[in-house]
Amino acid sequence: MADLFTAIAERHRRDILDALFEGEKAVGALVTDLSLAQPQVSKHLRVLSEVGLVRSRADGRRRLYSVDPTRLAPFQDWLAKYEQAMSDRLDRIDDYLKELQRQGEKQ
Amino acid sequence: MADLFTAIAERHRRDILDALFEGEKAVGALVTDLSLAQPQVSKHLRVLSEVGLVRSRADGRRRLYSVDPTRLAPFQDWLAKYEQAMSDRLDRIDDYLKELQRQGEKQ
DNA sequence: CAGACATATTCCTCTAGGGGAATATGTCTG
DNA sequence: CAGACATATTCCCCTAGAGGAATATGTCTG
Repeated sequence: MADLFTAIAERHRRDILDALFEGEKAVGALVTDLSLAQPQVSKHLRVLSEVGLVRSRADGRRRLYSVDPTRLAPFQDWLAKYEQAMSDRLDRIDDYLKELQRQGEKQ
Repeated sequence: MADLFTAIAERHRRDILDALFEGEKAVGALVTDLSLAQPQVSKHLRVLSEVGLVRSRADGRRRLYSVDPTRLAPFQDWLAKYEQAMSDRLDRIDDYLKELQRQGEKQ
């Protein structure tokens, strides 16, 4: 249901990803680290796992969650498209500045 | 109000950015290109401009919109943290595939 | 097996925000 | 200035989804 973009649109979910980036963590650890209610953490983890950004494994009565950063690839791809445009634009600005400099030197 | 991440969470808004990526366009052009209703296009453009992803200039009775790719920097910053981990993991997968290949060659 | 503990799920409420239709604002042409 | 055109805004409806409270599920320890 949720896609990658809406999954990372939520502040709390990005916080969870950031927290998990430090390493595998249990739900309870996230609850205390981020001072969120346990059900909401579980719900956010569900959304994140639906888009594959997060994976879990059982450890006794706990569940350890970890980030799968490779699932950010679509986002990275999306961004890459614009990065090209950005560098092109900066290049043109650079060219323009050089041209101005050349003009200045002539006088 | 809206932040960058929620701004791009909307499919239509990403479509608009993609369309503007080809170059400066008037609202009407977006309306026909994306076959969306004019008011919705204007509303989405408003959100995009509120977060600075898009800029407009007047041209007679039209308004020409363009993408400001420099405003994508926060995305790059956010992603940068995960990119290292992403490439590390891809490297490991690569190593694994090479290892498999080596195993295969032995036989 | 009876609890205690860890997590997931459900139910409810409430608000943000997307879409449609109508209208307002602004700008051009005769 | 009267219209036509281009865009922005408003109003209304409706749904998605976030949070809280309660509860269900699953797992450990005695």
